[in-house]
Amino acid sequence: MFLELKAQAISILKDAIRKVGFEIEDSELYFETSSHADLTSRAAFRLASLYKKNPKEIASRIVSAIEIPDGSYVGEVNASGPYINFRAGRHYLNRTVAAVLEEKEKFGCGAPKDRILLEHTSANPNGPLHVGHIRNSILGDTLARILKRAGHDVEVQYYVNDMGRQIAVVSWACERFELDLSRKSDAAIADVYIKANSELDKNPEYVKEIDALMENVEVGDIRTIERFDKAVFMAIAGIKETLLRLNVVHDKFVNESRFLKSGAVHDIVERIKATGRTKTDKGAIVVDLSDYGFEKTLVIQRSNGTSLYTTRDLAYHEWKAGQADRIIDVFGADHKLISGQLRATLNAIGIKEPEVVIFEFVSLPEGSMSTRRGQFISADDLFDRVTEAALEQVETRRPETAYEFKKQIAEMVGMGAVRYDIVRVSPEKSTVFNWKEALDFEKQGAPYIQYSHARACSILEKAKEEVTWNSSGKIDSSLLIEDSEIDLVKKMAMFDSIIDLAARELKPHVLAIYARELADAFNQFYRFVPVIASEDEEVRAARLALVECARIVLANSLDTLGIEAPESM
RNA sequence: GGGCUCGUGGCUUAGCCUGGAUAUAGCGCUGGGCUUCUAACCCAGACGUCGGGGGUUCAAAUCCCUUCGAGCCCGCCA
Repeated sequence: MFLELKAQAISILKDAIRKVGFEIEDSELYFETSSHADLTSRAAFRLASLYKKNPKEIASRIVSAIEIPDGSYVGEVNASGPYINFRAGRHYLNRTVAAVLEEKEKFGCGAPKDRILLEHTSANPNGPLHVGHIRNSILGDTLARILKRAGHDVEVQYYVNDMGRQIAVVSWACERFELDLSRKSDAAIADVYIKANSELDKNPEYVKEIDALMENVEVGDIRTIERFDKAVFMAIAGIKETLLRLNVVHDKFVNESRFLKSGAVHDIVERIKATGRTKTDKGAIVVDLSDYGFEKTLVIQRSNGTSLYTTRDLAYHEWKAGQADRIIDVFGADHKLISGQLRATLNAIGIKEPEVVIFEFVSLPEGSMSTRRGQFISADDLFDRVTEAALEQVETRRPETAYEFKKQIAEMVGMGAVRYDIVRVSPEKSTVFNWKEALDFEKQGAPYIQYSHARACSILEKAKEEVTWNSSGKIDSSLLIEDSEIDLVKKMAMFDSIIDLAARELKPHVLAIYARELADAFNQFYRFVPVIASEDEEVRAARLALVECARIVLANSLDTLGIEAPESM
């Protein structure tokens, strides 16, 4: 809705500027949202420097030339100093309410767009997901949901490292130490992986055994491959369980090894060689990317002839490039350099490059997390404690409800809090994990938004019982005239532009902030405007429709954030 | 040592790319509000050298330079 309001404002402003004899590019209209109006233009500043005149004067001249066509979403335009302020009118508000009621869960969806292949999480199968990994999962999954709602055809993939050095260590560890099968499978893998690493540190001669395993896999030794697969399967099974609980969905899990088996890795090495930018360095093949600004060469084949993660990743990206219009990868900050080199190499051989979304690290007060050293907080551990804390809250707030209900709400609230807490901060900020903050539900986070949704549901439920109300009957939304009603409608109308912005800039946190502001607007309306107790039947119907709208947009926002929307809590 | 990212009230954080109207919000703090649709709520208040210094500009949290602090990277690991 807001996008249409803006389009109309642009057209009205351009006409007026032309009429007073100025010329300006569309990109110089300088539209922005501000607290002074629904939409503001700073075009007068630009015209002032172009025509050497006073911006205030220009603004007032333009405003006096403004003509608002009948039926426009723009209600009024005025100048405030050099600013040209646009206020949305009744048509806009009425149309927004009607659109939400018509489109329901589809409200805010964009027109069909191109196909995107998005990769996220892709953690090594050497243990359970930890709180650092889930920043990747939550960012990636929310991004996928936003892109889908924006209209893109999105496929999400998890790239499984099933043959690297770390997996060789895992496989070696599984032979050497006994797996504790009473534990979750990924946790059992981590246990032996950690033991193996300390063993390897103590006795470096074991490294030869790891090298041998990797060479066996590279040449296709069945027995070694089976051993790798078994370990990878156990870790991935556990990881999938964790992701399921987080409400994170992947369409495909793609194994690295398939690109070796298919010959794609060999082929891509040949193609890179053909560019003439490779040379041999102590028996290894390296790529010179200095013209792309990389001082260090990139190794794509070890001196013993085996491939590296990077080589297989190049083949993977070639494969992905053939299946979609855009490729998006969500990677941790440690991949900044390597992803730059990957893009440069792909570019050098004429393959579509991925767009890389980087997020900074989540560390512990005692330092950065490491599966290898056993220094991490597992996602499962966080989920258990957070839902446990949520259960305590439900028990004190809703003591009369059944245990099953409490459990269910605690899961929704706890997991929602985890997702919201992570997605609300921009990815370029590094953070330190803190139990006290992670378990705090008092702040305005997911539960606040979920609570608003439950409140809306509760009003609608009560309306069905207590008053005659036909939810599909005609309503007159012109009766919504209170400030808090108008603010709420305007906030709902912003949803499409927020989705558009978040999708265009690949920034999920703007949606998180929006959802909180929407809940805010609803709570203020709830506080100041009686719905069921409205004396006038027409007004009550209009307000009930507004509550239904708020419920829908809150639910859509939560859904796009991957957070459950409880009807009661 | 070199590269990238971050630095905004006591804590967490938006805005920075694309410079403009009193710098966003939450937690915490102070005070107020449940005989009315769920108080996981609402209202009011205090708290700011936008890390420091220079520069560009009519105008800088935003752009440029410099400096300090934190994180990440600089493997024939992933």
